[in-house]
Amino acid sequence: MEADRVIRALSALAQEHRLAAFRLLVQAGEQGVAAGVLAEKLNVPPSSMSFHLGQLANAGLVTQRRESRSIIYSADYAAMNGLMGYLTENCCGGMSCSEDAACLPSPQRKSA
Amino acid sequence: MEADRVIRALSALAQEHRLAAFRLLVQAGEQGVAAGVLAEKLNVPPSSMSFHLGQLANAGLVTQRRESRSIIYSADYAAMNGLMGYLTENCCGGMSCSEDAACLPSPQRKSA
DNA sequence: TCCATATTTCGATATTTATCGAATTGTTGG
DNA sequence: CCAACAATTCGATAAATATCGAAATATGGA
Repeated sequence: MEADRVIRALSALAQEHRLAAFRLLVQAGEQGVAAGVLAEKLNVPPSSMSFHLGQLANAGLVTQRRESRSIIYSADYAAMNGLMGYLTENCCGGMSCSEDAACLPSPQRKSA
Repeated sequence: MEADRVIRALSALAQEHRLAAFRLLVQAGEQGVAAGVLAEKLNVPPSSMSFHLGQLANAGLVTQRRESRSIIYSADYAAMNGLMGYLTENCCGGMSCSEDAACLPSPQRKSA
């Protein structure tokens, strides 16, 4: 992941509502969450929520799909892994934990 | 690490010059780097560099100490670990790699 | 003490970001 | 086709952030 992308990802997460939204999306897994549901849960007006989701999407941290009337957002685990990888490599003294510990690509929380 | 602190840390890193500065500080290790050296390396005027270093310090990501005329900044590995831990726990599906892989607390880059 | 060095603080300005109501676009069911 | 629902785009405004020269503060040496 190149520096420019990393900065966009960090900027995207560096905001109260967006961090909260992304956390919810991570919890929700592949299934995702509709924009309106996020707005309601976070107590943010729809237009504002849309703005924030746009930022997350622009940073590549979430994907969106239409499902009937709703637009469902999902966390992009690969992008998050990319970010974590960059931080680990460049901002953590080069210690890497990416080999055996990656962001789960789906909500299948394993036994542990 | 609580959400408010996390957001300040993310905001601090979400900026070209600050991310670059922090990377240099991580590379430099405990020894640290003087403010002026950072300014020169990053090609940023001293007052601007000072502003950015202030942001990093406010976020708790760097510490500073005076050494003669210079002020030396160092990366705070513990803070970075805290951030990584939060992201891993809350934004990565709960997968944790913090047990055996932490940010190195000093520049002692090991054999590998 | 006086001067040069290293950095920060101040102040003014430009840019970016956040907020949110109103209007618009797309979708479904009747 | 029309009414309702879901979400986004638009537009205007408020707030936070970035930039950087000039002035101020601290340090060390002559």
